[in-house]
Amino acid sequence: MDEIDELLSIRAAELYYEDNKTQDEIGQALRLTRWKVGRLLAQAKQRGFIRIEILHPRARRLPIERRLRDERGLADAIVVSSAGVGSSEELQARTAQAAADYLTAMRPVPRTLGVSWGRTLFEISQQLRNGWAIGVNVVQINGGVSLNRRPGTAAATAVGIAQKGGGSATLLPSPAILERLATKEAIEADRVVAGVIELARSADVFLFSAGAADRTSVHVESGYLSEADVDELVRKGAVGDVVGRYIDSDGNIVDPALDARTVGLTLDELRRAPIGIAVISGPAKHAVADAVVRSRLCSVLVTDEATALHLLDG
Amino acid sequence: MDEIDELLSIRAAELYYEDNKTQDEIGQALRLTRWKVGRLLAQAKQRGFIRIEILHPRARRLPIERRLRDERGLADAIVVSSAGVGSSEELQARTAQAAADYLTAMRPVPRTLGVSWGRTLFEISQQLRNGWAIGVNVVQINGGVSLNRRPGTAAATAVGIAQKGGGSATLLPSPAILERLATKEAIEADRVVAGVIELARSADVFLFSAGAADRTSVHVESGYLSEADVDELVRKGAVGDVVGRYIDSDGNIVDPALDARTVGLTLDELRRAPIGIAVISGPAKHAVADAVVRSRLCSVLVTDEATALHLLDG
DNA sequence: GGTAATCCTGCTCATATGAGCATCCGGCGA
DNA sequence: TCGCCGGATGCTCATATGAGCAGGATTACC
Repeated sequence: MDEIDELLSIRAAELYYEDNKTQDEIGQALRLTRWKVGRLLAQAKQRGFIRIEILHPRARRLPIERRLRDERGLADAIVVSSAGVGSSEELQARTAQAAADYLTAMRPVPRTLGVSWGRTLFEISQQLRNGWAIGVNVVQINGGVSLNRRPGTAAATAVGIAQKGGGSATLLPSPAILERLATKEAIEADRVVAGVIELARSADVFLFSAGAADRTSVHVESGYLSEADVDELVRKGAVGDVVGRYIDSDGNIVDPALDARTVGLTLDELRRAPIGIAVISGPAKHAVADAVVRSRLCSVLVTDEATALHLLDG
Repeated sequence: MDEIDELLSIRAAELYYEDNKTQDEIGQALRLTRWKVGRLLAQAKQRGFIRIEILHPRARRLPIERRLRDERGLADAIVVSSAGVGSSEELQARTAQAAADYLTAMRPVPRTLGVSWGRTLFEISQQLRNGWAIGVNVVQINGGVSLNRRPGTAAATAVGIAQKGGGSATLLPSPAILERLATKEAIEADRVVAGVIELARSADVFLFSAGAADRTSVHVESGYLSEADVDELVRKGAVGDVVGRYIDSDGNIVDPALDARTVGLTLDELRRAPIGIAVISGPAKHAVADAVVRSRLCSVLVTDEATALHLLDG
């Protein structure tokens, strides 16, 4: 394409998209046939001179979703648009909104939903509308009830999701990570805890997020891990955690001893789930998102545009 | 429009613009009739959810051009897009390019073109292509030959425009501003100078830019004015200069004494021109652009998007 | 200079889209 | 309860657009 055609295609695009002229009118104005105008417009599109953006908090990026499904083997992918996003909080909110939308639209409606907890999950629970499901039972899939800085957000998350879905919540009454292996085994042997975990295993849908392996982690904030612990995990190759279990970029457990002291479903149990929905957004979580998808921890991914593009680049 | 329709219009827009589905297919997917889909898309457009941008250095903004013509009474307006612009140099280059394009496309081809000088004019002379006109005579309309920091740019501008247009240039051999009124009158009385000015008056098209009234002005750089002079002009209400003559926001001469010592066409002579093309871009020149348009110093304006919107806001 | 391959152009025809209009539905006053 | 009104809905029909194709121009190569 030479320069003259490039310029013509721009003039045509202006008249077509900004001035709402028909291709025929443009042809008359520029002394071209309408077919030529059509071809110029097609070329302008194809060469990327024309950008069409959908500016809305609920906008998604369907072509990227398709590529994620096809190239990364996901059962489903939801990618929210980053267009016009101001803060990372807004990105987080958009992603949580999209996750809530996805849950609401699920058919068949989930009967038993296993959930983790954290900032993302809490936001999802807030975005869900009353009546999003009819009688869904929510069960926590990992520990972490008491030690939160804002006590009760883990419980509030599960209960909120359940109430708005017209069902009840089953909490896992245990810390996330215990200091001694023996204590962890004792807790898991407890009849109530064992029952909850058993129920969790039977969930037909899991909903969880992932944390980045850095000092801002909720596990540090909650006091389950020290900053030095996290540094050590990173040194061993950790890129983040899923349901409290730290993984490397291939999705393998980084520190088996630590993992053995972590209460809740194991990653393999998560992998065997019929439907596992991971909700992961923000630049800090690119690496862990990649690990989650690569190691098939989820079958459905809800994320933002930048993270999705990162997954497709690799 | 309620929230459900808003969401549907976004989903429809995604399928239509990103996935290239037909409205009918979208209707099947979303369980709507194709007419409903059409209306949803129209609403999404109308409510501004859909933004179509043309990303190209030569892209223009036709709707803004139309408004400038209609609302500000210009014979013609060229507005270059600011989309994806990096530096103010790039904006300047785009505007100069657009001015060169406009000159090249002019019909009838100008026979005698009166030009001022400055950074913008020099850039236009560079952007013009060989053979942009057939035998155009270029004449300088204001003084300023010798005192430039880069000597000869004023001359190079006029000569370059003329040569590429297959014609010759007539330079105005005079400083821009003289220190004494008597000297200025003596120079204008000179046979050669008087002849050039007479020729300039007869030009069928004028091409000029405008300078901001600040210390970065070419008149300060060239030494015709001191920084203190400019400060004083600003104090008197100057917003910028056209062909070396400083005006206030209504287009009136700010300092008649200074103006009397300035060599070249007067503003009233400029206003009487059949076609006067002003090329003005950059945030620093919003005020002077407004003054130029308001006081009808030009009939054609070439500018950038931000400046154009500033003119329309007022 | 001749020939072939390639690209470009402008047609026919099928399809997609938008304008205008009759109809339907839900709310409201009599 | 009835009938009226305003807005939404889905039709008909005219128009706009895109795909495919045959002829013509242009270029590269011999």
